[in-house]
Amino acid sequence: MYEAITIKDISKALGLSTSTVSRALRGSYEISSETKKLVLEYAEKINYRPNPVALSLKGRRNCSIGVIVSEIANNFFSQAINGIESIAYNRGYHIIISQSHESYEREVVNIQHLASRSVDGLLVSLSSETKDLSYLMNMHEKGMPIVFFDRISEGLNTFKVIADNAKASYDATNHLIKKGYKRIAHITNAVNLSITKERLDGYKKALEEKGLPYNEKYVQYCNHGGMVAEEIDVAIKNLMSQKQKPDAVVTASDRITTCLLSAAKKLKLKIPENLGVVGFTNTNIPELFNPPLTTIRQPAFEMGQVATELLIKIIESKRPITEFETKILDTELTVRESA
Amino acid sequence: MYEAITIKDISKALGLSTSTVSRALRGSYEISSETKKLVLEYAEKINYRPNPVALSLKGRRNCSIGVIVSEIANNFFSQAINGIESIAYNRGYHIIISQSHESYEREVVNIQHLASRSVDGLLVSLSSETKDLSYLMNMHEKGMPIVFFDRISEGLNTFKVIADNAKASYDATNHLIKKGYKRIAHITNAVNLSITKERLDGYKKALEEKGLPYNEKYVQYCNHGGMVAEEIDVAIKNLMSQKQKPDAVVTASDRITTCLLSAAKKLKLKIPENLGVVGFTNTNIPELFNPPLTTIRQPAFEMGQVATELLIKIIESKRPITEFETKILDTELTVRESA
DNA sequence: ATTAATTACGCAAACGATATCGAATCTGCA
DNA sequence: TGCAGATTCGATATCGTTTGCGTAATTAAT
Repeated sequence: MYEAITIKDISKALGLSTSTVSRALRGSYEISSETKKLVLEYAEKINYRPNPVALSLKGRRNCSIGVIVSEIANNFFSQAINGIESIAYNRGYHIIISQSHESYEREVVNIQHLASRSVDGLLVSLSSETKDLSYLMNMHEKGMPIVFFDRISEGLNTFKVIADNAKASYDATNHLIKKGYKRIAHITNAVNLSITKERLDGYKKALEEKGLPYNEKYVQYCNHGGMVAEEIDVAIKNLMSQKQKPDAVVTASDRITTCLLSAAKKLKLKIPENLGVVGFTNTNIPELFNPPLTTIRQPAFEMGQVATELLIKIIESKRPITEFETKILDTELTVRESA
Repeated sequence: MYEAITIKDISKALGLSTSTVSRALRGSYEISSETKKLVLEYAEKINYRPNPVALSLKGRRNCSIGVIVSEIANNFFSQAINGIESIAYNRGYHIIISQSHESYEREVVNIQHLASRSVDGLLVSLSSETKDLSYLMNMHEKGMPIVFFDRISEGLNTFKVIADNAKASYDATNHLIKKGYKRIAHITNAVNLSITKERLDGYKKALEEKGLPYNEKYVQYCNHGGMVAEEIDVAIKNLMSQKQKPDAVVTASDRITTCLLSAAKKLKLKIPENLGVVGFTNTNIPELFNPPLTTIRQPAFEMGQVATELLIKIIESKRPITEFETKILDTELTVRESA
C-alpha cells in the first residue's frame, strides 16, 4: 500500500523523540528555537505531511466537511457545491460529497459514514423521503456541527440557509397573473420537503391576493423531484385531463421544468400562447431554450458559501453555540419569452 | 465531539477482552460459537459500527474510493460520477469526490489529501493543466491502485477507460461534410489533454478522406474547457474574423457548445443555415435547444461504471496486476436540426 | 553551597481495531 | 495418571500522532 513519511522517520533521522518532533512541528513553546528550526527544515525538505487518519483517531480536527445532497447532476446542487468548496478551500477544509438520490436509507448510510470518518461538520440538504430526523438529532446532540441548506427541517435547532422560496413563487405566480393567465398550476417536489411547502405558500398567497381560486387539483407533487421522468408525465397528464385545463404553470425544479417543456413539445402545446411557464431553475443557459425560459434563479453558489461559513463558525467556535438563525437569500426572477 | 460505540464498550459490558470481541465480530474460527453469538447479538443490539478511521490507521481496507474530476457542474462528469457510485454502492464502497477546477495545483493537493485519508484507490480524470504526472506515478509505484477515465495519460501503466473520441469526431465531421458544409472548424479543449488529441485526429482524418484541406486556423483551443466564457468568445471571434469564415463547427464540450450557441445568437448567425453545429455534449435535453442540437453523446455513466469495476478489481486482487488494458466505449451521434 | 525555578526534552499512554503470540482449559489416548 | 494436542481466549504491540508527566541540565535566588 501507499506509504508516506511519518513523524517517526523524522525523529530517527534527527535523533530526537517523536514527541519533540511533534511539538516542534506544532510550534510548542517547550521546544528550543534551534530544534524547532532543525525539525521544520528537515520536514520541509522531505515534504512531510501529517497523517490525517491518525489525527482523526486522536480526536483532533480533521479539516474536512461532509456534504450530502440528493443529486449532484443538478444545476442547483452542483452550483451550491462550488460555493461550498470556494469557502472551504480558502479556510483550509476539504469537502467530501455524498448523494442520497432522494432515498432516506442512503441518506442515513452516507451521513453515518461521513460522521464515522470523523468529518468536522456536516452540510445537509435533506432527501425528499426523509421524515425521521432522529439519527441526525442524535449526532447533533453528541456535538456534531450541522448546517442545513435549501431543504431544511424544523426538527433540528441549528443554522439554516434557504432561498426565499415563498417570495420567489409569489413573484412567479404574480407575474403570470399580470400576464393575464387565469388558471395557474404548480408542479412541485415531494410534499414533505420544506421547499415544497414554502413555494406552495407563496403560490397560494399570490392567488389569494388577486382573488383567484385555489384549486388543489392544480398542484401536482413529484416525489422524486423529477428524477423519474414518468412522474412528471403523470403530473402533466393529471393537469391536462381536467375540464378546466390550466393555462400556465409554475414549476419547482430544473428537471420538472425541462420535462414540462419536453412534454409540451410532444403535446404540441405552444409556449407561451397555450401555456405560460415560469420555472425554478439554475441552468446557465435559459435563453437557449425554445422558447427562452422565464426563470426563478436561486442563489445556489451563495447559499453554499453562507452555509459553509456558518458551519466553520460552529466548528471553530470555542464555546458551544446556542443561538441559531435561519438565513434567507433572495431569488431572481428573469422574464423571458416563456411567460 | 461526536462519539460512537467502540469495541471496548462491548468487551467491558460482556467481560471479555477486546481481542476476543474483535475476533468474534470478524467471525474468527478461534472463538466458540456461544461467545460469537453473545458478542454479535450485543453488538447488533447497541448498533455497533467499526470505526473506519481506526481501520484505516491499521492499514486495512477502507472501502472508499477517491474520485477527482475537473468540474462537477458538468453533465459528463456528474453522469460519470453517478455511474461510479452505482457500482461502488453495490460493492460496498463509498466514494469521495474532489474537483481540480482544471488546476494542476489543486489536482495535486486534492489527490494527496485523498491518498493520505487512505482511500483504497483512485479514479482520475486529469485537469487540463496537468503535464507532470510524477506525483501520481509515485503513488502508483507505492501501490496505490489508480484507474484513469476520459482524460488519461500514457505516462502511467494502468487501466484506462475512454470514449472512442477519434471515431466520434470523425463521425461528426463526416456528417457535416455529407450535409454539404465545406469549411468545418473545431473548437476544442486544452491542447495537452488526451481527449483533445483524439478528437482532433478524428476530425483531421475525416477531412483528409474527403479531400478537404486541413486549416490550422480553423482549430481553436479553450484552455479552460469553456469554464471561462471569454476564451470561447475569443475562439469564435478568431474563427469569424478570417477571410474564409467557417460554415460549420464541431465543438468538443458541453460548455463550448452552449457558449457557441449563445455567441451565434448574439451575432445573429442562423443555425444551421449560416453555421452547422455538431457538439460533444451530455445534456439530457438536446431537443429543447433552439435549434435542437445534433450531438455526440459520450457514455458517461457506463464509463464511470467500467472504471469503477476495474478499480475494484485491482483493489481486491490478491496478487499485483501487471497487465492493463484501455477500454474504449462507443459514442452516439444523434442528428437533430443544428446540422 | 544549597535550593528553587526554568528550560528542553524523553517516556509512555492514549485514540480504536487487529494480529501475533502465548496461556489456560479441556479432550483423548496410552 | 500423565501428556500431547486441540480449543478458546487474553496480553500486548502496532498503525501515526498528541499529550501529561517526569527528569536532567541549566540558571537564578538565597
